[in-house]
Amino acid sequence: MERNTRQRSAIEAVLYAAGRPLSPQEILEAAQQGAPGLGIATVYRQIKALQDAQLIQPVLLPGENPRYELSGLHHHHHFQCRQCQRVFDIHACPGDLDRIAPPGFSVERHELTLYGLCDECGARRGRHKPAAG
Amino acid sequence: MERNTRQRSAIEAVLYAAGRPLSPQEILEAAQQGAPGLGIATVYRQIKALQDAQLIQPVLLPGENPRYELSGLHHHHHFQCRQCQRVFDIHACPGDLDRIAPPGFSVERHELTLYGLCDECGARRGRHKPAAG
DNA sequence: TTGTATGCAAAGCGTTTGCAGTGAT
DNA sequence: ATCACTGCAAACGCTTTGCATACAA
Repeated sequence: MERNTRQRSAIEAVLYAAGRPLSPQEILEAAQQGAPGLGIATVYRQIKALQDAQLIQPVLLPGENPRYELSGLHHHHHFQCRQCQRVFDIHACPGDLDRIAPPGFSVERHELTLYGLCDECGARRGRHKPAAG
Repeated sequence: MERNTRQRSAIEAVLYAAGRPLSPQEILEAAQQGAPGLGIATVYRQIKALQDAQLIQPVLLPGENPRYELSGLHHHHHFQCRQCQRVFDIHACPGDLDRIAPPGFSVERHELTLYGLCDECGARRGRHKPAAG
């Protein structure tokens, strides 16, 4: 993270603006609008650099390739919409999960993912269009 | 699933005996003892066949490649040991997770993974040997 | 004997890396 | 002018697939 290139700025901007975890491919496509010709290798290299700099963190969901979001968010979980496949942050936690482990097992950390319909997809099903319609 | 081959029997036996989710590589190595020369492609093909037959189901943990376990187990979660990396079933559930989703989001399903030390690795650290020592 | 199942090797997909050229400093 | 950063393409690890052969039926 030494030189301030057009590509790097575009990638950072995309991650800051997203508000939800993005896949490398999503980052690529969004950042190409601010940095035409941007290649996927650069996206991966910047992801690695931003992780090393503690600016972003991976979001690993079961059976999914990694996504990335800003770090420094307090402890939270994720929700994946079964319709649009997008992932959202859940700023709440059931807590006290240690008790469900068998005797002899010590729990240090947990990951929770919820699945269902996001607000947009839920509305789109209830009626025929999202909120705008 | 039509012919009863030596390879298929070995793979099935391994999955039935495991008692915990196994990776394709773990299945390969264990099954090779009952079916010398067994190849990884056959393992993947049998995994697919056994899934189609509803006999096994994938266990997808965040950031991990798929493992497989017998299906028909009641709703449960998983624990991964940070020491030996093995995955164990947790036959309990915090339940009532729907309430932590934001308004407009409907929760249909959830995945929970606990991380820490399994009983063996915990004991090995506390003293110097596992239970046997 | 027939044709599914197998082993090998090549192909696919997401990610990483080598390399020569680009461009920020 | 330097040399880190970039894009391209090859390499990688895991998984899938094509193909000729082996073997259950």
